[in-house]
Amino acid sequence: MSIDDITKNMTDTNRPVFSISVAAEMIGVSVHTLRMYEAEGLVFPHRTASSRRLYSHNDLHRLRCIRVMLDERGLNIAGIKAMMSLAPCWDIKNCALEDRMSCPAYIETTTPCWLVENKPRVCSEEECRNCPVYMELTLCGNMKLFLKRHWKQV
DNA sequence: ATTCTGACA
DNA sequence: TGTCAGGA
Repeated sequence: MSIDDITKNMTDTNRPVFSISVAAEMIGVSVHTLRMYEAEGLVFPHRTASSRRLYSHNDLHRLRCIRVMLDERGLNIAGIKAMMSLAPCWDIKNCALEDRMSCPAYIETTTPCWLVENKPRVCSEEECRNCPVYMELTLCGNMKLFLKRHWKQV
């Protein structure tokens, strides 16, 4: 299964469905904690017109993975972000050489690309929540598996 | 009734 | 991370 296939499948589960209280209940954390994860840039749920958060199935999966990293793998928030910042976004997005050389995300090692400012058009024009770089990093912190899939070596 | 942002014993 | 304020 290619990155494109995975991305396509995930789009279906990317719709806004759960309120923050329901999401918190399902994940087993407080609504406050959920807002904190968002403030840290680990996940960004949809927002209603009145700015209410609505979590998708993907968001829920992502949050479960975050809990695994936090509870079972000895990572803290900073560690999770550092790991996520290692995703080869330039390759996944087929970023032009001159673009990547001027992109902060290409150099950054502690901030995931979706939290970086001043990115080239290929990225600044797309909603990060719909970007494969963001959506793919939901594999429970298994960066190695993520890279294997990316390089199609599974 | 619920959620939002910001603040802090 | 919990909780309270003051709105929406």
